[in-house]
Amino acid sequence: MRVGPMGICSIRGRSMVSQQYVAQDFEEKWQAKWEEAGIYRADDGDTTRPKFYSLVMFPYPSGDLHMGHMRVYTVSDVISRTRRMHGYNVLNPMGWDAFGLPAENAAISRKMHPEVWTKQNIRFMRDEQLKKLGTSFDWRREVTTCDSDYYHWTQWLFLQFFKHNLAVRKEAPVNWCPICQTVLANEQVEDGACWRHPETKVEQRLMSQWFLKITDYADPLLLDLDKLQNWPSSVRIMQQNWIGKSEGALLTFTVESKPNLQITVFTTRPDTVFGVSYLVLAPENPLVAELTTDECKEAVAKYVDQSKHKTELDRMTGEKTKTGVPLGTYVINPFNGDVVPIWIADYVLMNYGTGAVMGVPGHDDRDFAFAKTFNLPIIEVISPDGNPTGELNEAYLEHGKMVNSGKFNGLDSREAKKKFIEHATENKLGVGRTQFRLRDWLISRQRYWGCPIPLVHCATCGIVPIPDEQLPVVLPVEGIEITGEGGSPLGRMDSFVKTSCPKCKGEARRETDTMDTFIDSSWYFLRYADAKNPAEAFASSKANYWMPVDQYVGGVEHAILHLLYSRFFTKALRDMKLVQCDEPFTNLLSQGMVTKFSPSSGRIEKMSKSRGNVVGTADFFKRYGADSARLFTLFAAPVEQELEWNEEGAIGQYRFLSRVWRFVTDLIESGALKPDLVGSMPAVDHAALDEKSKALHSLVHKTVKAVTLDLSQERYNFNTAIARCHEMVNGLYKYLQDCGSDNGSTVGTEFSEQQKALFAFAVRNLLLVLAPMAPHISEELWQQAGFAKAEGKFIHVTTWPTFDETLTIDNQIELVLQVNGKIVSKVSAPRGLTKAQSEEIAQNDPKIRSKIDGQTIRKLIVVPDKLVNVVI
RNA sequence: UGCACAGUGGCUCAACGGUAGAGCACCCCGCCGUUAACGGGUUGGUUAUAGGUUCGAUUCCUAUCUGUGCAGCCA
Repeated sequence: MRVGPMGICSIRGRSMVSQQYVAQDFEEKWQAKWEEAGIYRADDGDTTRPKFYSLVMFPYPSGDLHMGHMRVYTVSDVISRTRRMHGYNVLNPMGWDAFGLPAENAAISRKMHPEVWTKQNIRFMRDEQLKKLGTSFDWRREVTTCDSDYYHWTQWLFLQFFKHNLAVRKEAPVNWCPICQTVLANEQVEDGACWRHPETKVEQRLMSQWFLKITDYADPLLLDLDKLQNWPSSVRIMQQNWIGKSEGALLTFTVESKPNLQITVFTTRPDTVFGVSYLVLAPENPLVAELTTDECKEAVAKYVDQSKHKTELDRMTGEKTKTGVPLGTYVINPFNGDVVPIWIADYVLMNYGTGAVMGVPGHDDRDFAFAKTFNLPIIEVISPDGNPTGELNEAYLEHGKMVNSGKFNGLDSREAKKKFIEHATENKLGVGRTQFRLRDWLISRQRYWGCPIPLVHCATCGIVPIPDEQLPVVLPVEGIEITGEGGSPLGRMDSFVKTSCPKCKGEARRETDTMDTFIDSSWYFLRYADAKNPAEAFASSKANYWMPVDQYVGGVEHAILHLLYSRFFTKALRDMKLVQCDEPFTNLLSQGMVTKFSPSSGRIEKMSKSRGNVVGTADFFKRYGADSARLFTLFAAPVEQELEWNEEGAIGQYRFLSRVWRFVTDLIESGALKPDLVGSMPAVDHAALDEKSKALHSLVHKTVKAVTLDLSQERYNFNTAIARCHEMVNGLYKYLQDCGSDNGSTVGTEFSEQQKALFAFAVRNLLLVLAPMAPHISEELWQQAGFAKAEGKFIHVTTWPTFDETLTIDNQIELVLQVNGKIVSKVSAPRGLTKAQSEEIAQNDPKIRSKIDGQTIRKLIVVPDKLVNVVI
């Protein structure tokens, strides 16, 4: 049985009228009042306060957020609220990454239009979930990427890329399902088969597609990682690896039987060219047909066909044993005249380098494995000491001295690398070359629920952009048929496809591809700065005021693609003079995922619907309140780490808040704190307090200091911040006990005016430091205790409390006495002793004396106010 | 296989190279017209292992082991 919010409270053994902490009674009330008062609105261009742009990765509106999702919004909200209280003009916006495949799938399975499904999810997630968590978003700036007033500008930006030659059309392989007659995304390919037809193998097909030339920015994207010192190093390293810059050379080999035919390879190790014992081409390399002899034709054709049916994923994750076939032709090594065979093998990729590789088994693992499999010669050209070791049991990958390399023998291999490139350049055998692993960004999707690419194909004018004044190209809502089969739904819609050329007015066809949804999310942070602008994507003045984002919070799963694309967009837009900053996100926080025991697998796994281990928000909010949920997600683990959800721990935070609640309401109840008079209470006079009160007063200052530091951008130690609040509340209850209260309540105990002032001071500061993390209970108690009336403000726009540094330092310290680094004794001493005084205490300490036992002291090490180490 | 991060009381986490501490749980005492209870208190650690640097190492270095994440033959 639950005792109601207002009733005769006997459950605590005291017969008095008191309130129990029931979060539901007031959480929604405050959410409504905050919104009505507009306290979370950001002011464009305010120069009286410093700006702070706090951003959290916007969600895909999948329909239902669970507690796992809530972690990231809680973290970002605490950061925003803290900055607001520190006097910043905070921009904390939210929106929806609303285009994407799940909406189309819902359309297929539920016969529901993607837009209807999406809009309904957005409404639920916004009103029933995010708002009820107590987030402090400025909803006036809400953006939804599938709305035409947003994708209008996605299209406009695409055309800017097009006009600057950063959007180009190229042939590229796609996953093609012959039954559905459509292109599949990588995640729709399961075990090499279509997700809807497990019996049908997916084929690789070449199609003409749109790309953004992110490779044009490979170097700046790599170099500027150095500017992102406040990103997790793991993310920087992942991006660095993804961009994958390699310095090396292009070397040209001439085909023995066809002297006018040459094969160029890329290598990072031109120094090993004397060790080449074969050449390998990718199976797709166009030279293959020309270089295959009649005897080898059959075997080669078979091999090429096999690899066509392997998707790129298969080729990369497949077994490591090397396969391949010889073409029957040979090339001449331009450095030493050796004649070596040409092979094809699928470990060579067509879309990296030149699609051809020189095989150096002695100094490359993969080549070594290949040579072993097919009995090709292994030539040693580098040895650790300059003496050939003879037989190699594995590839030698280190640097060393050149051997078996003609006039280069004896050189250090690093030096040789330069010499080989020089030699190649002078003799026109090759050239130095920097290669990136990063590839251009394929943005074409043969899908309906995405942003249409605003171009037309005209028989006379070619590819023509839609003029600005005709944007947006609206995604048709009526008459669309989504079945998942037969290619792009837009392509089957004559009313969409048939149009006239903007240039010659002749007949033309619209482009029917839509854009990768990563494009929508590559600029949304700029739109927030000017979200409702009907005339342009964003006013540069507003973007330049808010950008860059001061704190971005999101999951590590976006460590590479989303963040890299956004960086690319920002740099490209900077070069188009649309923004000034060259990096969008100066600080990045990657929060860990939320896990929970999953009964189906018996393991602790990421919280997700499919695993059946989700904790819903509505149920939890109803029982314990949003504040308890927030506190638990902040407290249970450091923010970057994985967090295991457990109901007990969450309830623990509810108990903590109950303790806060009871303390404050009892204080009011007992008359020790009078809400009407709280504004005119005397300041706490530290000197006039007794020892226990002094300690409590210090505890308040220590807590404010600790929480201030823990919530700062340098730390973000939310878990320890909450632990400090726990400690302070424990201290308050302990103090009551010391004052003679036997039930942890101020009711029934007399207090002096000084003590009452101290309580008011303690409560005020506690509520303030708790406010960013537990916004509802802080506001409710702030109002109940009369602070709101006295100071005329909501707690969330009240200035963050300060602390007196001198009160956070104890006057009496414990001096640790060591002999040879081992603790022998601890003595209490006043703070601020001189070195000599400390040494004297140590030397006169009986325990130390007996330990020294007449031996000579070799050294005395003093750490002021901490310890003395006697070395004998 | 490579790269990254992490191994500290039962659990989750702290500790500028200087006393290994919190919170929760357990246990004990008290309160009670006990039932989302409440107040107080006591336990509890060779800091994964082995070396090294240092007056002094949880902290720095090296190696090993274990776990997690990311990558995936990028020449």
